Amino acid sequence: MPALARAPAQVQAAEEPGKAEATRQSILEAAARIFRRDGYSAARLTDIAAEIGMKAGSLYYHFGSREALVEAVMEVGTRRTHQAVLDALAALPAGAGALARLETAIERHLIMVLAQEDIASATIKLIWQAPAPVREKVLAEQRAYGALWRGLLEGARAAGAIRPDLDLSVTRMAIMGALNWSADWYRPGRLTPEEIAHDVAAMVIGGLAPRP
Amino acid sequence: MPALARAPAQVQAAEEPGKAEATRQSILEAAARIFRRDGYSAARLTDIAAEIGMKAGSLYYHFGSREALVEAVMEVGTRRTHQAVLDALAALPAGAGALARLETAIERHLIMVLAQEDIASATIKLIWQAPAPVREKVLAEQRAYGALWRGLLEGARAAGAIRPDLDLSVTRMAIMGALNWSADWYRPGRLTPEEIAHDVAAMVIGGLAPRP
DNA sequence: TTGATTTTCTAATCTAATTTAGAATAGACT
DNA sequence: AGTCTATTCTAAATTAGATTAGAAAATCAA
Repeated sequence: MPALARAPAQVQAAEEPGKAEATRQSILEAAARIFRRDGYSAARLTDIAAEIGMKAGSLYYHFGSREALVEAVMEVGTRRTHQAVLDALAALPAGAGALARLETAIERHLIMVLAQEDIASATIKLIWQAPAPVREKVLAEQRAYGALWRGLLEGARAAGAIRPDLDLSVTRMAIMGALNWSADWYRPGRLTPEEIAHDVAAMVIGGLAPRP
Repeated sequence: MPALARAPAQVQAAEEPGKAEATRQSILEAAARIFRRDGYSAARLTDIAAEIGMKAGSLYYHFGSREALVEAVMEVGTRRTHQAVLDALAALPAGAGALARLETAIERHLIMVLAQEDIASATIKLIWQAPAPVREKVLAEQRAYGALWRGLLEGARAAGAIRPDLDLSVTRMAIMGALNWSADWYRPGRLTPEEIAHDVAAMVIGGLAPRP
């Protein structure tokens, strides 16, 4: 009786701490790993299931479809990244300046994408690869996160910490690009995520040219 | 006798100005348009063919497979972008400084991605979506373009125009991210590609913070 | 242990697209 | 006109993978 048996999984997550919920979690992690590695089209349900010793068909007990799975991954990724940046900002001393806040957000976001957080990284990578309906939903969820960044930039400008000649939307997208593109090119190696994050933040805020 | 008839198309392009070559060209343009709009997995050969009033099967007279088509698109896109930036640099006055050269490259690259150049834009968008073998080939072709950028940055650093504390590889990737991510988010609207290009270049070189 | 329930597996089926084979069409040349 | 060649079309074959139904296995409660 799949129709009924499947019901619990469709119910709002984070319900009972039963086995189903744990499996659901590990499927999400596995899916993120495979999606991150292979991209949307090349990632097969068979691979994702195999990653945790399951068969493709079994995934359907927990998720209604491949699309539902990728959507769930991206929803979690969006939420976690947003939350991580919020936490980092909250941890700042009360009197932290606008640029310090911006710097913190840049570094934290980048570390989410670069470090072992497959879900955050996969989410970034998938945004423009996922089918349109999924993308729309995720982008809608990301609006709040975008608003956070807009606030940071506007705050900095109000404090006179940003040159007045730059368009803030363009600036925001350029920053996001510098951060998110790394989900594609980055491979662990010479530099740590922290070092990279620091350099990118320094470049965004201070520019390439040395200050006189 | 498809095997023989197909031969001319497989021969090095830019041969005879016959009809085949012209059709091949328009297929490339159409493919770029559809790939840019729908992404790699959602773009169907049927759509691409329909774009120029053809049937999917007919594409096989000109390209050996879907993969060969996307690869051809990306190869042209890579070459055109590289060439456009080279031209822009060549047009600079002989004594142009390292930062001016960098600024020019940034603006020209960005305009290629934002403006009506579907092939350049599609190429950027497809790099991380295309199947691994295609991606490898294209990335290999892009090495020369990457070297151009490395040269620009090293030149700027040697001239003392870049802060010595930044890692140049990280810097280069961050710049590429700021530029290339725009292939995904940009929609024609409020600002022209030129205005956007100018702001991004200003931000990269001068930073967000005002100069004292 | 037994029975009920949840979870996973097996073994098709379905689907949607690429790909192919051969027929049709259109031009060019004689 | 008639032939040859290049190009496109039609219609079917192939494929790869998602999806589904029902059988098995595992888990849990009594």
